Amino acid sequence: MRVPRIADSTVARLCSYHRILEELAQEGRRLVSSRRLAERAGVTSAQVRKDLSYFGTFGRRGLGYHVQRLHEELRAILGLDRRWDCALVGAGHIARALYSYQDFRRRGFHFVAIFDTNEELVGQRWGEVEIQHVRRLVPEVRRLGVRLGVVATPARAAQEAVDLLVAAGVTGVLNFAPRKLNVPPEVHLRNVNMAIEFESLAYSLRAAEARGRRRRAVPVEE
Amino acid sequence: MRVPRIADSTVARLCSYHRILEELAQEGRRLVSSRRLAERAGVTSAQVRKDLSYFGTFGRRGLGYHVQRLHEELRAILGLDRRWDCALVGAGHIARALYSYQDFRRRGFHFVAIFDTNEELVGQRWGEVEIQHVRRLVPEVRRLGVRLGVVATPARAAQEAVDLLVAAGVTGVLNFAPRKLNVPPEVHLRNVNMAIEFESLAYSLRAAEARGRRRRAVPVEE
DNA sequence: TGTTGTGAAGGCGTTCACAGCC
DNA sequence: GGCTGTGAACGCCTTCACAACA
Repeated sequence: MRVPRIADSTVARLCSYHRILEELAQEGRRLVSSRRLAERAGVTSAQVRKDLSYFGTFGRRGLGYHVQRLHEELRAILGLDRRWDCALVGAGHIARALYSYQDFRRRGFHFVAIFDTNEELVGQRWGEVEIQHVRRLVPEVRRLGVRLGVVATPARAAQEAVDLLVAAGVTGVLNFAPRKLNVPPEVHLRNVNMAIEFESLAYSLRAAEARGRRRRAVPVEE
Repeated sequence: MRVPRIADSTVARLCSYHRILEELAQEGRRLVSSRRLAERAGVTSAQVRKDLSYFGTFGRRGLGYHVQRLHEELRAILGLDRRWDCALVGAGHIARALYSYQDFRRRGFHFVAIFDTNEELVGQRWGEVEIQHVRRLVPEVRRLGVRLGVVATPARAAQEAVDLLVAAGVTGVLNFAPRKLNVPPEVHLRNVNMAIEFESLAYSLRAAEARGRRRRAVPVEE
């Protein structure tokens, strides 16, 4: 399979195509055009075709794409045709939300270990998983062969958490703490910062207001 | 104040500069160069200067930026110099995580109303806020003058939730449900999809593995 | 006629590099 | 010497537009 280096934005769109194809299959559709797919994803049809073309040719001219086949192709391209075991560090509200999010499990992401430093949480069970003390992280993550770690600790504990994960051999880390983390270059790090989402929206709203005021104050002719 | 149309990525960086300046102020620093700021943010110094230049000239050649002053400038630019009341639709785990995230409150985001359709949740209190039935959404959001809505419902309920928020007069919506939402053009919509973060990371890990295998199979000379 | 696949063109964000100022 | 502010160059992602095919 082709494994090109592609933009983050492209991967994000592929994920949404993958989800839409799942829905289309449930609706009983056999074929879909790039135009239809684009409409549901909120992008242009040329964008859909270009995105797919990085990985091969999946459509048939004049007809479109076979829903089931394209769904499976994308599943394999995105690496969702297998199980991804994850270790969760921090057992607070964000961790709980991630753990409970059914969508993940359906796509192959399983939280198989949870760690915290709070002695009151250690020993509690979330479903089949018992929360363990962070002391146990390295041996447990090694034993389970987990390669994907999720940091959901307070900011001050995040660097230590990721250091332990790396020491235990994970190769990918998703960071939900609002702090820049240092990892060796071979480890893939992705940051998710929900505060930035709120702040970006605040900027847009404030900017729109300011522009509105300005337009009213100095009306444009025409 | 200048209110240019800038890229999303620029706003995200401004948010991180803002946070870093807060830390620098706490550390007691008076001045900071674009190079230092850039290092802590994980970008280039030219990027920092360019980002700031969209809004004015804040530095002094040969010296750098005044930490406290730049912090306040960014605070105003990002619209964080005031209170943002938010309405939360859906009172599940994601909502609970957002509600509990202290960082938001410190930056002026307050959840002043929470809605759900689950009768068992209605009437419960989170801090000072009582969960109300979604039936009460429009009058309550109107009464409180809330302009920022957060959709944290299951996917199937998300469009209805956002329709109610829009009917009640919100001008900005943050959507945590994995579903494309339709809103009128004057309403600002931002989507946050945590599944995409996991899937993007899975792509990177799988791609790195595939490239690794390939490199070992066909070793490069040198 | 309808639709894909893809080089070429376009647009936009980032980086460069240096004049200008401390 | 140190550092900012910024036009110009660069590179990358998106859009265009059309040949190829059903």
